Amino acid sequence: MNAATLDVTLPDGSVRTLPAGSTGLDLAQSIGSRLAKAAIAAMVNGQEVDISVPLSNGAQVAIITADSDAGRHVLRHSTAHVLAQAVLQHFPGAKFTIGPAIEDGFYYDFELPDNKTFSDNDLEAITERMRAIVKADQPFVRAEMSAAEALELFADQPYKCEIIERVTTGAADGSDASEVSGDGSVSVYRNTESFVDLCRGPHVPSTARLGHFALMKVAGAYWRGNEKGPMLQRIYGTAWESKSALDEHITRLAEAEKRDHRRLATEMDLLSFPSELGGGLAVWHPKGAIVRKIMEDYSRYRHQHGGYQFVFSPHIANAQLFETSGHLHFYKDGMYPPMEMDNGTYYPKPMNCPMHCLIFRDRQRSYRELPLRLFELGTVYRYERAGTLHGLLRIRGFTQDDSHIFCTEDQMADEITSLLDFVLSVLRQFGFNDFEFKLSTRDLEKSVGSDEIWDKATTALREALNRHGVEYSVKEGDAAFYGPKIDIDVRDAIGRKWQLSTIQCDFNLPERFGLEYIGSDNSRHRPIMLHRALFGSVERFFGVLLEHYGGAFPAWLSPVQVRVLAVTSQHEEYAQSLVKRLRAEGFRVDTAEADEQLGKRIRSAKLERVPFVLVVGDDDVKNNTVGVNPRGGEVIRDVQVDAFIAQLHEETRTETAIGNL
RNA sequence: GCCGGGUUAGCUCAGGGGCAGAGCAACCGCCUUGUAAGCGGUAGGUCGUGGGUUCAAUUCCCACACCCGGCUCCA
Repeated sequence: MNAATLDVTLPDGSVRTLPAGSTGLDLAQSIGSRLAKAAIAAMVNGQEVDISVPLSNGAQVAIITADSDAGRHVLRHSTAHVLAQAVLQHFPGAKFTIGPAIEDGFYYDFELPDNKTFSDNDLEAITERMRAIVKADQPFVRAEMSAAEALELFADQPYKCEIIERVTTGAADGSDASEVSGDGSVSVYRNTESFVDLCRGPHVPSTARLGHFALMKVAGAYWRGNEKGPMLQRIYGTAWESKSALDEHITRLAEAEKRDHRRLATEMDLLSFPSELGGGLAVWHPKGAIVRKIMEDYSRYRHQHGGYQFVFSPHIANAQLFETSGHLHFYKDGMYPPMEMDNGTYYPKPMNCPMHCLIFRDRQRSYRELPLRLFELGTVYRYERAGTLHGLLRIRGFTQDDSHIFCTEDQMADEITSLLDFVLSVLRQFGFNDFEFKLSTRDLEKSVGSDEIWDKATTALREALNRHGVEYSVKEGDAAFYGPKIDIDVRDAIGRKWQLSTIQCDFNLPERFGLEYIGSDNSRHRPIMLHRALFGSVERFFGVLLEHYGGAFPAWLSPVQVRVLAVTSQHEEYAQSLVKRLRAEGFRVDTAEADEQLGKRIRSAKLERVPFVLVVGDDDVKNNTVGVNPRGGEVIRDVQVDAFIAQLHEETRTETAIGNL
């Protein structure tokens, strides 16, 4: 190279020589005009920068295009700036705060003058202003400056000043990441004479590169997520690289909406939340209850075969118990209020663990009994704050598939390993195959137990994950005060993540309850307690399943597995005999009388997502056959009844084993 | 708990200071049907609850309950 040129290395390892002073855009141009058109930013030596930044000699450079994750991130962040400019136009005197890109979109938080809030009409007007800004082809012009200069620039924007001050005092953290980089420098991006925003960048070169966006919803949000801080007004939006990508996203949202478990629960007559019952409390209708029962039966079956012992415990307990467990100290806000009785104060239980500790403690325990695995489908009540309730996913009365395992320190690692096996095998049965693991470690601010035990437990959890050879993320300081844990997220059929199972170590309750066992050394030792929920809550898991399958439960779970339809009333008798026969085989079968046309009855069955519709007419009566119309499959005529029954047994085979309990 | 929005027939939703509306579902009748909506009729409502304003409130105002979208929370 010489002074007039520079060399850069591309992601494929090739080196390109460009005139000195060339920018990312020049590079893209030199590679191809299509790339140049798609380029919106550059990755230079691992740092995202504007496409207009001159490249340095020897740099590693990748062009960021709009249709990549990084590219969409940039254009979403840029769209957030456009939103801010539009809002400041629409509400003169508004204060703007932060506006990051998020999954599928962006948001921006504002404090509006006179405590105003956004209305739907405002969203339309703001969208119009945004379109005008996009059309105006405003450049994003970066400038770097000292904190003092920035403070002057944003003198009438207190939230921006607060962020700048946090940079200068080194207090900036992840929540500031979209606005400023962590290195103490301050940069701004100016679109027009009057609109400039604090930002680390990078941004698209001009607002004309944006435009495939939609403002989605308004919401309140606390400044810095602090409940005691001011309530800001947030606008959420989504933005994409093309019209078609935006449309696809909107379609995906509509699809997700159709799977909403609350909608399906009503449509399918599974359960309801009568308001007279109170918030967050559900009643299960027969069709929902049968699915739930099958889930629970399966869970019991697996636990029975997994070395667990079943226990039961009451729904309320004397306050003394929760004094001992510490719940009244640590968890009182989450508990239903007490009932004053003539012999003391009673609380509905928010957890089952104290009860299980009492069972352990009831008599002297030997190391030979460990690990002792207690299991209960235990119904608990938690006073969730009103605004947090959400269908079955956040509810006030629910049933945990709760087990508590008492073991020695030395057994911990093996026990956790086999627990992971157990959990994953059950989740797979329910149709989940995509898992993510999170290890939460000690929060030094609030935790009980010695360094030694925390290390040992955390190592045991880590080891179990390693033995499974699975990837996991570590959430530092995210553990409960009583011990580290593994949380398992599953991905559902349309890619959404749900946190279900959890495996938690507990050093606190054994201490509080004074749990002990006699070791092989004939002296007393304190057991480790493991909390393990697999479904998490039966209700929540049911809700997730419902969304996962979009209501089309696999045959073994379906409330109605087979519907028999007579073509005309002359075939009713045959239909009834089939119903009887299939019921005798253990299947859930019903029929719809021929007082509506066949097409209509089939349609109803399909809408109810019945896995198999059997249509029977003259030919079938004569030949002892059925016409099989499977959900999502092709109709097959003239199937021998015995053959269909065999097929149905096969279809539900692994699961019917639980019928033998 | 906080910020918005909402609650009208079983469901989905329209309406709006003066007799309460549609589609689907339900019920009744006709049709006797071979693989996703046959035809006709009937019934269905304290417009979430309580208070207020008004000659008059389902409609406007206030409170409460419940729901929805977020925030916070989920030991």
